[in-house]
Amino acid sequence: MPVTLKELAARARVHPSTISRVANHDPNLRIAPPTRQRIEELLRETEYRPNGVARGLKLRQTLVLAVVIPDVTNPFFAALFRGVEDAASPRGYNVLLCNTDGSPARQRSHLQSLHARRVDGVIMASSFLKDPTVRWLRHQGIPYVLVNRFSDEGHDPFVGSDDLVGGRLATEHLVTLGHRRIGHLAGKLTVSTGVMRRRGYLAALAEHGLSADPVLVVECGYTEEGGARAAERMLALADRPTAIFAVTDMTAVGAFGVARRMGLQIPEELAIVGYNDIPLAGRMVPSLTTVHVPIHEFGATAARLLLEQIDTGEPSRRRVIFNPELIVRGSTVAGAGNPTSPQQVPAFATE
Amino acid sequence: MPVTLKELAARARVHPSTISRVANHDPNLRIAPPTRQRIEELLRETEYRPNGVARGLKLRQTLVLAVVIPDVTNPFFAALFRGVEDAASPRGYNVLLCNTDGSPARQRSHLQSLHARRVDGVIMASSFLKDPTVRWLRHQGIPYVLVNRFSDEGHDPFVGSDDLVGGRLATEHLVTLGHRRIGHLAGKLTVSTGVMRRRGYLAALAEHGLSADPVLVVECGYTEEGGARAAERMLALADRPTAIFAVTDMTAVGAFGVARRMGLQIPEELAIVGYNDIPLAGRMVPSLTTVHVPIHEFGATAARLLLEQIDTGEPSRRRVIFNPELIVRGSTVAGAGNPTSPQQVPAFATE
DNA sequence: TTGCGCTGAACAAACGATTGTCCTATGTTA
DNA sequence: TAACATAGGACAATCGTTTGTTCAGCGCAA
Repeated sequence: MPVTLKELAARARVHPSTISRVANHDPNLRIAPPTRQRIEELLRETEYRPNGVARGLKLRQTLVLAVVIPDVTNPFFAALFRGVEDAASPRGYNVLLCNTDGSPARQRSHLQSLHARRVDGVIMASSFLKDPTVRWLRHQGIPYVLVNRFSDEGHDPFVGSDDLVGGRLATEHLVTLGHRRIGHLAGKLTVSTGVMRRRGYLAALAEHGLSADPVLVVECGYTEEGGARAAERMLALADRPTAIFAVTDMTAVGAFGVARRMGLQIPEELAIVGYNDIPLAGRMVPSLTTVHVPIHEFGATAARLLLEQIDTGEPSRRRVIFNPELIVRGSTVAGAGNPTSPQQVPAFATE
Repeated sequence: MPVTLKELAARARVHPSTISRVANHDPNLRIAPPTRQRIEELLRETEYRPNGVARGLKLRQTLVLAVVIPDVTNPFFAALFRGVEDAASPRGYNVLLCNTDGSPARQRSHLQSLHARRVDGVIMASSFLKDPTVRWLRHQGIPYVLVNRFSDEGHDPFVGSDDLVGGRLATEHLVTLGHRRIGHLAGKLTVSTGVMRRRGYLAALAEHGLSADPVLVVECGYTEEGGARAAERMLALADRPTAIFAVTDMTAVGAFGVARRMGLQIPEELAIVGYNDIPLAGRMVPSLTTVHVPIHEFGATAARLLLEQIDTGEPSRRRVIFNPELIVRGSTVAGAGNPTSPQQVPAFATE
């Protein structure tokens, strides 16, 4: 339905190639001024836009990126996506969003589809350690960047935070507050964030001469419900912890709910620390102490790394690691960082 | 880099068209069994997948849809998107996500880009009343469905809730609780949800013989911050309202924050009702009374309507309107629907 | 022997754009 | 006046598929 080069060529009584060159502002095009005017007029009046599909076929670039994440209804990934789009959109790219729900099968099927579509690059925040789909991406020569979670031995282009430091930061904070029995709602050992944050937790305990009790580390996945279930088990212990470090804010939220149901006062009877600092963290009551990472920046940086690879045509191995930062709020220190204090509001409004 | 028909043809010593027909399981293809085997073997071993771009050019369909929304970090739109993807993905579609931040300019530029890419259809949850971009979509013959917000005189395919009923429901609830001064954090008059929910609010007041005080209707947009600012103004009134109906949950959250800062007890000194029932609503403390709408279903239904148009090749005028449902929680009735009560949890976990 | 009907493929024309090369009038120079 | 530039475009191949049409060979019947 939209106008094509051929039609315009017929109307302007020139060859399609001439129209194409005028439309693309070919710098070394020699053309008679009247002809150029005639064509430009035509282009304007018909609002000609080259067919992106045909263009993609010829030029071998689609101007489409894809973001592969577990679930966009998780605020962390929503913010991440915005970062990607905000960085890619000004460069003329559109962005596909693929939710995997953490299923390797869905992930693989999405990637196959993306490859068939010839997307120019993929940003993946859904990878496992030793992820075959990552290897596959590399093998297919598809430009990609991993975000938040890394894979393999760290040989992929990556954007994220130093999860070991972050885990240690969170745990040290609890130790400093005097807690001696500190539980960990842990991520999966198949995911880098799970491994590293757990390692940070263990390191902090060791450094402060605390022994790590295995029953205080419960794997919980990354959902609110998983966090709730794990917290239930942990808080049912006779010798239950006085503090919990949760691998993400969402799992911390799950623990919050359980503590509330059990009638435990936060932070007096149970202190909780999350990770990521999603907007919700600041709105909990009490507000959630957490490890802040620049989520939007993760996405934007990943997009830049990806575009850089696409521009140069060379795969990259650059890794951008942000320093995590502890944000102390009411879930560990009574009265701290309450949403009551106005100066805290902008911090979340900017997300 | 990936294998093409031509290459396969050379290897199998047949014409590319033959490979194509075998790969596509052409039902009325007559072929010698050994030849077929040879080709199928080759297809398998090379993992041949047709180039989607070339296919798109030839077949005039890209198997790509686009979702245009204000902002995916708003949980409402994130859930909406999941609905779309969950319905479209099994049919082989991938989905582009475009955030407009409510800017008509960004919206227009996104749609132009989508058109140039020849996406098969557009789902738009970002339209205004009398939206030129909607007219443009129609004029270009691009299949589209509006979600949540409608445009024009209701002649577009649309999925949403009955906002007038919803607005009335919310307001009547407050009236029934005995409130006489009820404020409204109102949506914009350029957006259908703003108009209709406001109209529902006014209707409910009128039906119960309450006069509508103009100072109690403050426009606030759809962000948390807008809600906060509007609530500040409204609660600063000498004769301030005892209850507020907010046009969306996010604006209600803004009002929550303000009330908390002013030291107002919810619901005793100020009752608040939101709209949409995003997961956050059930997690507030106290939990937020709101008007529930099936967000995920909005997206899934919109996708189905869109695919239907694409399949038949005919523009549709179908409108699917869901009945909104009042969910009474702690922000209007002390102790009601607290997250403390376990039975409420699944309602949000399913989002 | 001629002709007909099948089978099993090859041929070729699109889809719409991009881009290196070639062609034809002019006008210029020797 | 013949040779030669140069300007101004036309030509054509190509990207990878899809699909209507054609075609060669073979078996069989008249």
